[in-house]
Amino acid sequence: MTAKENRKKETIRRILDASAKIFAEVGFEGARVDEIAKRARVNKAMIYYHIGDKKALYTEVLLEIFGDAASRMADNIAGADTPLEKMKAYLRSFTETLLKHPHLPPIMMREMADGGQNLPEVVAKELATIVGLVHAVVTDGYQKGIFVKVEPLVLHLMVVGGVSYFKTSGPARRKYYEMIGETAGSIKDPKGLDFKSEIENIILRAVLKQ
Amino acid sequence: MTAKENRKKETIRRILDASAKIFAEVGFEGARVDEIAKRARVNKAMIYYHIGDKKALYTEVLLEIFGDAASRMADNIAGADTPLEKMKAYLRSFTETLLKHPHLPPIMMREMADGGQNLPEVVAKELATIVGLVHAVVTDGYQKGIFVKVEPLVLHLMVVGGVSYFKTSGPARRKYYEMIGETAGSIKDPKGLDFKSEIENIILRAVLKQ
Amino acid sequence: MTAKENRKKETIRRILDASAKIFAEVGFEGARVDEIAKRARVNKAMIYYHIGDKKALYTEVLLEIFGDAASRMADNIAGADTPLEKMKAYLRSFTETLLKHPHLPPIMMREMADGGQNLPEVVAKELATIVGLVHAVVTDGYQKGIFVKVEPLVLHLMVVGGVSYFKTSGPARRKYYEMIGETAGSIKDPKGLDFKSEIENIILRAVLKQ
Amino acid sequence: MTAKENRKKETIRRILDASAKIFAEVGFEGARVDEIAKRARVNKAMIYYHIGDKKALYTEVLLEIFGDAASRMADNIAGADTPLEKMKAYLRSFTETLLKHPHLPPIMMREMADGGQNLPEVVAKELATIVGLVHAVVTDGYQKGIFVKVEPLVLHLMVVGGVSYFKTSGPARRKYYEMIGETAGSIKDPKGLDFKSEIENIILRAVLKQ
DNA sequence: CATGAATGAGTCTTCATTCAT
DNA sequence: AATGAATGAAGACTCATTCAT
Repeated sequence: MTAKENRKKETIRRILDASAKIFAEVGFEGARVDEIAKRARVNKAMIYYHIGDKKALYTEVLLEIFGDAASRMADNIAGADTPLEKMKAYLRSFTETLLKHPHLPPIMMREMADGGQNLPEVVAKELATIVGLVHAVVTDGYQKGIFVKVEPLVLHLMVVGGVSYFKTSGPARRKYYEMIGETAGSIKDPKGLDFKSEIENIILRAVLKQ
Repeated sequence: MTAKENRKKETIRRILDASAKIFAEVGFEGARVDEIAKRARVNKAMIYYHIGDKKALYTEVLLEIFGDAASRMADNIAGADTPLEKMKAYLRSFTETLLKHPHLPPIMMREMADGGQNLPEVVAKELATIVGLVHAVVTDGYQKGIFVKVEPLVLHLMVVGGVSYFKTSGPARRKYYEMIGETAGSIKDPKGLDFKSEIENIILRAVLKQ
Repeated sequence: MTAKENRKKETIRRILDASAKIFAEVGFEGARVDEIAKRARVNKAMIYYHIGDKKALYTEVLLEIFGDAASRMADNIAGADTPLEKMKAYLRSFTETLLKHPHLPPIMMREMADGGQNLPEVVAKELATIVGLVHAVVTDGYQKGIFVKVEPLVLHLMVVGGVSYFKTSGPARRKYYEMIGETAGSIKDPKGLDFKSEIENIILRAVLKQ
Repeated sequence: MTAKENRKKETIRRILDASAKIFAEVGFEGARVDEIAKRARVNKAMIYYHIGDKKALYTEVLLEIFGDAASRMADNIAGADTPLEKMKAYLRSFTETLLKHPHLPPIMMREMADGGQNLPEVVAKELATIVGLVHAVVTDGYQKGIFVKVEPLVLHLMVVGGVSYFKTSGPARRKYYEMIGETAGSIKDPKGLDFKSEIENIILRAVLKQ
């Protein structure tokens, strides 16, 4: 029995992993159910049996990926004392999530580009909650006289946007220097670039009073 | 003759406009040639006659949209005297372009999500040139002792990302409060939010020394 | 399992049969995949699933039809003792093949008319082998002082050509007398015409010494 | 006026020449009206204006090509005295026609393969007349005790077929030795092969008594 | 649960033909 | 006569989804 259940879980795992990857690579419209089945080493009909149609599959992937992002972030923020630490916690927590789910940026970008039509409610709430968290951090810091007044939504979108573009623009940038030759300079990933701390520095400088 | 040429130009215009809109809405894979023809009020075969296949059409749209973005931006920056003014010129020029081409953000987001496979070389160069411009502005300001040291690529990606997400997240945000009710608060477009100056403030604060 | 396999085989069989017929009737360009599917009483997508695109289908048909023509002919010739018998064996074997595959003549004619662009290598070899066989038979007979010197390629092409035109010209000839009335005489298939022995007589008379 | 008429004639000439070539190369179904117009350096609509639709164009080409083949052949045969000379006249006249119209063999082959559906009546008559001529020659020779009894239709089809295959099989044969290497031997056009006299020899040997 | 075959509704693309000028 | 744009009806090929075993 347990063996059977394991097998089932394993099948579903493989399906979801393959789907996430493919949806990240080519988007919902570009994804082919056949290809997903093939990469998951699973019979195509099994996808329908275990999960449902292509859209259900996509939803499942979104749920998995976004999952409890907000609550983890909330925990991290709650664990910090000062506004500065809270802001850092937010930034790191966010980046961690993206590191753990490399498929997240392209999927979210396409989701936004689509107008979020396919965002399951749960995920939408998750995203909204995150903005709420940022809002709380920013407001707290402002009231304590540590932060300047900043629109949290804008700040957050710059962070999400910056990370998303950074994570996804790699191929395009690489393609560019292949096109152009080595001296491409500024566009190339600057050596040893620590994106995480760069973004942290920028945001903190923008937010901290004085 | 001129009548004929006019008709031709108009046909092509209608095709490109409809295409840009649809590609922006649903992406390359999601776009239907039939739908493009329909919305352009043009016989489908005319698309192939005047422009070529779907991919050629997409390329044409990209070229039109990205067109001379970099050179316009370069002009604007060159017209400014101080590093501060140059930075402002960059930020404004960029935002203007996006205002003029509302289709640009979703298209670029999807293009990045795709790994830039379909970016025509010209467009890739355009994008790279823009990063180069930012690099020049940042370096200049730093050498003149006005800016702190900032990685230009990161700064630019935060700007692009911020604008992109802001421009595209509208529906998702709206969907969210419909879901949740009016009190959604922070996620809602804060009243009278002037995104342009918000982002400018954040970037300038992050970049200016002291 | 076997039931499934049977069903599969039968589907493929129906596809190939219908294809051969249609390709013979209207040629590759004239053939419609829809029509093939319809006549094969098979869902169109099954053609792509089991065999591939139209060209692959065509190749498959050629392979089936030409198959092992040469080796069968070689066997028949090898089984004969004298040059005369060998020549007869060639002629009969050839005609048999055409009788078994009524689709062969039109397909080969069109293939030649096309410059053999689509001849799969295997088939080209098959055809060449046959010419080789004729060459051997003719040379053998000549060296044994039984045949006159004859160019084997020409002889073979007259046989192939004669049979091809005979097999395919039926409708045109019939059409002609319908047009003209019964007294058409010579063009009509002369009553009781035994084409096989007619051609054999002509060739043997042309080849045998004295 | 005459200048205008010349221009018209020239246009029609170019159309028909291009058509003949293309129909010969790729057949009726494979031919593209655009391509014909392009090769004829003529506006596509002019084809419809001067000649008519694709089928009319094809018919026109057939008429031109087959034209008065029979009557020329009849003249040539009438000019010969003995049955032997008449037979030679037939064979030569036939080959001449094919030399003059290199497009004839592939077109006729495809026409036969199609079941002669598109043969205009005039052309059908022309072809029938030719068989009639052969019939007359053979019968005459037989009655004069010079020829053996031979079925004229078969004889003719072997001639037509031999010439057709010889004329069209060039590419396929060449393709074959490229595939196989130089030693291809018998399939290769035997050096200095004089196809015309080879075929003449074969037929005469087959037909002449003793 | 698992498999491979089957289905039907698209989706892109081509092409003969016609129209307006 | 001549031109280039326009049209509509196919035609090849794909793909999400379902079925039978």
